[in-house]
Amino acid sequence: MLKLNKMTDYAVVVLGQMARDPGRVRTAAVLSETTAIPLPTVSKLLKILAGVGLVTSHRGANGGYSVDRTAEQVTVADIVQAIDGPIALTACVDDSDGQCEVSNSCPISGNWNRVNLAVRRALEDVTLADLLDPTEMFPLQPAAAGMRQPVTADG
Amino acid sequence: MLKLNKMTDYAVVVLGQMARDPGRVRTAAVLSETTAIPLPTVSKLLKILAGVGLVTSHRGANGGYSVDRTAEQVTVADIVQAIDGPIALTACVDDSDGQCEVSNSCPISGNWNRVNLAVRRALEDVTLADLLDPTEMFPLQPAAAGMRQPVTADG
DNA sequence: ATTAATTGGTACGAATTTAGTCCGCTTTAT
DNA sequence: ATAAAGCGGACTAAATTCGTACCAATTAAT
Repeated sequence: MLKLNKMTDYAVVVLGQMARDPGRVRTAAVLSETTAIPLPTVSKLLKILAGVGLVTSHRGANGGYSVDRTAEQVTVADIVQAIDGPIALTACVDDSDGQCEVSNSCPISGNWNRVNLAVRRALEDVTLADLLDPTEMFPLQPAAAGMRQPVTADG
Repeated sequence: MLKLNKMTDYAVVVLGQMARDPGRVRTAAVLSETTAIPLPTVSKLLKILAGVGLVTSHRGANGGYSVDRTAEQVTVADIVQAIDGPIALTACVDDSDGQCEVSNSCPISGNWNRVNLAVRRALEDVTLADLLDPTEMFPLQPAAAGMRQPVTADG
């Protein structure tokens, strides 16, 4: 459910890598090697991240990307919104009439915002630093150490 | 981002409809008419919801579906998990090795659970009743009344 | 000024996921 | 027995996303 894009995960990895020394300018190629993510994908990602200001781009020779913020200042919500668009779980989007066709039996409408807001708050509460810091690990379940795949069919 | 399936939204509509009088048995066909959602889709939905126990199925003639819980007792997390699977934003799923290929540069691993947990808590905090209750409406933005589509290209 | 390095933007194909439908089987009331 | 309804699975088609490639714009070094 609600599973976020692979791209968003990549973005976290790349940003996490960059956040290790803020201010340093690295090319997309270098970051690709460091993270083992294909160069075109890293390149695409960084373009987007630069577009929303999460990283700063430096064009031309000796150019590259650098981060302006520390890992504490970047929330998961920032990253998700950058890659995946605005936080909106809504599905009341039917065609384009402005009114969904089940609106007469659907007294929900605006209240989805309640959900949206709750999720956004949750994501804003977790920073990139939280994801990177191993000491932040807290006991979720005893078997948490080995569970990496959440829902794959392969299992 | 994180946009949930149309199916999940449908499920909310159907469950919301059913929760108006708990215990009443309705056929999928009736619910299809009431909600204006295509019968096969409603049917599929109810199968899933019955599978996880959110509704009770009654087979045979005069059969149908009924809800056992009140709207207050059903959380958005319940519905989302029923339709969309477990709440896991993780994307560290690469192939099936158990270790993603960027694991050496990815100190994140288990900490995604932090995000997962935060989101799940957020969704558990909102009940179906909250979505149905118009008095629950709270002033998000002045223009909130007219905003139904969050992110469609059509706009 | 020229050249090389690097980002920026767009467009495209493939793969994956999701939505929605259909059909045959099982169960139950009449 | 018959009809009504859910059950289960498979299947198709559509939408979305992933990843790649290409070319234009820009800047630093020479």
